[in-house]
Amino acid sequence: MPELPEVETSLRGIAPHLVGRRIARLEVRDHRLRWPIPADTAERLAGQTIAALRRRGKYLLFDLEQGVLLLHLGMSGSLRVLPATTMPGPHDHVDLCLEDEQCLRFRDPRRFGMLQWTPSPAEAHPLLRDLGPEPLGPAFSGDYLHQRSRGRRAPIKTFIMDSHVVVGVGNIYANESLHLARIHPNRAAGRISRERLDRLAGAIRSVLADAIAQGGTSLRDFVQEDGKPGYFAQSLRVYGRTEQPCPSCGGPIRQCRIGQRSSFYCAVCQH
DNA sequence: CCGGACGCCTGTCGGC
DNA sequence: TGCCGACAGGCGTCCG
Repeated sequence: MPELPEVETSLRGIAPHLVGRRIARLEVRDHRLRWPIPADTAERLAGQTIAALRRRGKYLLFDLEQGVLLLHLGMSGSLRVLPATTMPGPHDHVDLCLEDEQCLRFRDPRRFGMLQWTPSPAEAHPLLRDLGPEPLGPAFSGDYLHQRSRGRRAPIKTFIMDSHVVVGVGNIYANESLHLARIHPNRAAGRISRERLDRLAGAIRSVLADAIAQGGTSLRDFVQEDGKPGYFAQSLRVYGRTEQPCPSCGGPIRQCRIGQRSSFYCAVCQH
């Protein structure tokens, strides 16, 4: 579910409640996530002060006095800040309880998420080590995409959704960015000109920045830390809009499958 | 190395 | 109304 804008929205929402606070305890009601929560995680965290919160791709990083807590929301994860006494729901698997009796509650119905302590620097963790650049950072550009994509026959949509190429671009924002850049999602990545990849890099940055500004996209279960939805859904140009008119030309939005993921595009605008 | 398929889970929705 | 398959915002792994 959550792509970069939703993770960034979660980060901004929870940070004011967490940074500078001390962790009282970690309550794990279900450890069976994508990677099981290691048994010693709670004792690693207890008593530590949260120095800072960061994001790397779709991972949230909690900088502690000793080491870093990594959190990934998977497909269906969301975070809330609540009084620790609030009754947990069926999929509220973990509470990070603070000394002020507020807690960060992690809900994840599909259990594709991840929660793990790792020694510093977190960037050396196997799951973070080989990640591509941040799309909103200085290393990401049309030039970079051009250099990485030469000789690649995979569809451009699959290519930009590969976190080893660039982080944070999931199925919604890949579709949206390609429409904005007027590039067909099925075009071979290695056969797109430098000029058009400049346009794509700009489109990715612009779509992600807009989505962050609107608090992300809520399709079903994503909520911000205060329980409110994100409002980018009303800005979607193609995602989930099969047979509806293209916002640029009025032609029908087409749907197909690329790499086992639903893909949406305008056959008139995108080539 | 690359590209495509699969599996991990639960919930929801549409069709019959 | 009920059941059943398809599908859902991610991503590591495996295989050819």
